[in-house]
Amino acid sequence: MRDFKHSLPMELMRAREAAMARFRPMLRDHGLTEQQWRVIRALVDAGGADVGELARKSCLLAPSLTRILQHLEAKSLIKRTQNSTDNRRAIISLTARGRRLFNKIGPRLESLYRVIEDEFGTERLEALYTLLAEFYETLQANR
Amino acid sequence: MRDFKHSLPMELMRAREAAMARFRPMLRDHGLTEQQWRVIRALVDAGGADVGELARKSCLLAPSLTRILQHLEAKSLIKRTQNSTDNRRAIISLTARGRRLFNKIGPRLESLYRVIEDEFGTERLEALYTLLAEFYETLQANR
DNA sequence: TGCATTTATTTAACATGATAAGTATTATAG
DNA sequence: CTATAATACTTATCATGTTAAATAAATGCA
Repeated sequence: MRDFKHSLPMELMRAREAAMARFRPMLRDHGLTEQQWRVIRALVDAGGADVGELARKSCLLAPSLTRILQHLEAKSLIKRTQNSTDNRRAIISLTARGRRLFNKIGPRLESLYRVIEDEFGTERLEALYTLLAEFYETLQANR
Repeated sequence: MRDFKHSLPMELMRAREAAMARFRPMLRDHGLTEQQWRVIRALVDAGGADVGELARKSCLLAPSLTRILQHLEAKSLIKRTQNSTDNRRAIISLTARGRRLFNKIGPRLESLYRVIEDEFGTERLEALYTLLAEFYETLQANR
């Protein structure tokens, strides 16, 4: 068996955790989890979406997203609109308060990201993005 | 702000999840979670280790590992030995049953891994490993 | 139209992730 | 030696991950 250290899922996880360790404290200071932030960011990107679309965009499983939306709603960061022709899907969107929070945190996370980019190098970072995307596509294609 | 899709932690997560989706069903068929398997594998690699060493090797936080060890002990897959000069650290090791389970599952996961290797290509996979390791080291160094 | 099927989301149950606090043991300064 | 600090784990708490089952609304077809 190949060396234990040579485990792809573990390496991906370690790299991810090393990056998140830079971001998580700031999110926490603003009372957000990493996943809650992903949802907020997806909502800014989409400007309103049903739960399924949001799950895909934020890479969250539906049951997790259900709970997260309950938390975000309790904090008045999102709202639900029952406006569609399909009564199963409510449209989720940010409240004004949600947008303000995004505008406050977003730039700070961006600058943390740029620090990483400086440390690791833009080219290598791009190479990593490319490999990751190709890896994902390969595994999805043969699913 | 850069495109939402261009989020490194998300890309790392998606790649990891695509890989894990290949492995998880088999682990589940044998009643193991992904994390429990990581602990078993780390124990085979180390042949006995205290909780701290195990946490590092399996990339698990101490509180998670505590619970996982309770589960594995309940399934009689691991045992604790209170043999050290330091009574705070018990030495964890696999039981005969734990080793048998590893010998049964290990090869099957290996072949699933080789499928991925064939699909994505050995060279690209190596390139990915290298970038991930370098990324991790860079972020740790400037921590 | 009426009903079985599919689709979208939520609930439930158990396991882990993340942080803080607690406990027991060892190391250490004075 | 002894009080204190540091170390190694464990507990506690809340949030999310994972799977299966439940619920409800929309679709497809006889």
